Amino acid sequence: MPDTPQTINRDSYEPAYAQIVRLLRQQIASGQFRPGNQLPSESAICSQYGVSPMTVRRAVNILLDQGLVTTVQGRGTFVKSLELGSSTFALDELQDIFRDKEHSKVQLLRTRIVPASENVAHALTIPPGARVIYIRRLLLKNDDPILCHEEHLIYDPTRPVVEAEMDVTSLYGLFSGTGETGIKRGLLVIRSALLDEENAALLRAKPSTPAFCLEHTFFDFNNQPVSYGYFICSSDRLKFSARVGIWD
Amino acid sequence: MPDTPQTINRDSYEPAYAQIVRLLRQQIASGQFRPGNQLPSESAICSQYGVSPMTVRRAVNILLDQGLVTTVQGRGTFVKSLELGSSTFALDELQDIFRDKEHSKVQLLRTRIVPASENVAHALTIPPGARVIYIRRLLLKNDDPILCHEEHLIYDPTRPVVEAEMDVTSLYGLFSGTGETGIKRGLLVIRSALLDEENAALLRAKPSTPAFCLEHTFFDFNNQPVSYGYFICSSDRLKFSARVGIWD
DNA sequence: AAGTGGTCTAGACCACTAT
DNA sequence: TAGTGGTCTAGACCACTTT
Repeated sequence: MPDTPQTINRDSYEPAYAQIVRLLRQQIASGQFRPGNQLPSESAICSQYGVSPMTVRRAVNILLDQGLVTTVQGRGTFVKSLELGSSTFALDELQDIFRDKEHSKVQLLRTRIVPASENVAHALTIPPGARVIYIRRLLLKNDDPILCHEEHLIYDPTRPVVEAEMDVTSLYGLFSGTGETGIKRGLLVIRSALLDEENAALLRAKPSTPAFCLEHTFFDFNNQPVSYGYFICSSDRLKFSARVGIWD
Repeated sequence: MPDTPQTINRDSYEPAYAQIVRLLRQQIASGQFRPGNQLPSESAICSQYGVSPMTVRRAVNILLDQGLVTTVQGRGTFVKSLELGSSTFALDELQDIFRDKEHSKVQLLRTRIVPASENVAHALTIPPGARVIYIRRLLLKNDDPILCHEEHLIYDPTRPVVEAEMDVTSLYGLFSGTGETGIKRGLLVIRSALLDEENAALLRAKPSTPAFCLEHTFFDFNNQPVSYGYFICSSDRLKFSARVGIWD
């Protein structure tokens, strides 16, 4: 097919820079610009579409962020080839569950004050045996158990985050970013594991089923760890996927 | 401590927009702006730092991309609270292994033409029993087996990608984005699994050890699947982690 | 009406690379 | 020297929200 010269629609709700991103993406996706190829220079794109340099710059910066191109000062902009190592996995599925409050439910199984185990104490940087709040939750979707959650919280009645965390709904807040959690940052680690007897029973699965263990540590604005725990779910209930390269 | 009024260093190698990003980040990280708080208006930031609107705009856009703030037209810019659901997991560890060519080695265990199984045929959208190229690799780090790889390639001698893929080194290219793979996009799925006898032996681990199975499908620029397979590694050899929120 | 974010211009100047 | 990307200006105009 011939090159259909494409232009910017100034009346569109889609801003000029976004239109340029889209057009360049399409040309890369279609193979018109192949990996390694040099894109037209920014000034060329300016005159081609009749926009100012800043607008083109912005578009190129977006392609750069998206990992589709690399830029070399003094040389030009080049199409990158697919890079497996830079792929990222999102918690889409988990997020969907938490977002869909209609069909999901958090069940509080247990909440107690307990002495911290070695592991927990280390994660929370407190002395072993110090008291922590232990919470056990079960997340259900359509009354079907999906996810176990086990959490250990710093025990400090003066800290408001504790009350907020105890609230069953705070889990939703953590996932959706709503709610005032007072948490500055978190570390998540995915491990592969086997369901133990207890979790298997809760999730109505066979023991020793392959499972994901999503360990988490959360820190407050004083950089103190305030929560350590893990989500556990059977492997066939959840998978992590990533798309890499150009998906139109 | 008192507010130390911070200014832009025009002589720095760090561009003005990046300095503004850094300064705003610091103020958010320190709790000076808390989640939910409104940031100073862009025009206020302009006059505070003595820069033009476009420069501030760019800085705010970066904070937006980083998920630290939200903007509402007509209202202002606000600090977001931590959102667990938007965390992404990177293959850093895997990438490190592939990047460090000095200490890592790809061993070709087997390469044959075989009829496609049901699964493979489905993934490659070819008829079951059609011939595919089957490749089995082992990735070693310091002569220590880390990763098994099993791959099925469309058998088409006219397609150059096949030759490239057969090359042992092409795996490095895929991860690092170097090399001309002719691949447009890929889909990756992480599953939790148990090591079977064969893989356990290769990885010198006990059978039924928890493991990650990283399934992949790659598509060429005609949107045809050309490769389907999986990486397998024992869980204690590799973990996926994500940082969410503000890590200084 | 006043204040906010969002887009865009038409240049300028700089740093770097190639020839 | 000519061409490339990278930063930045000093405004303009628009869309939106609040008062």
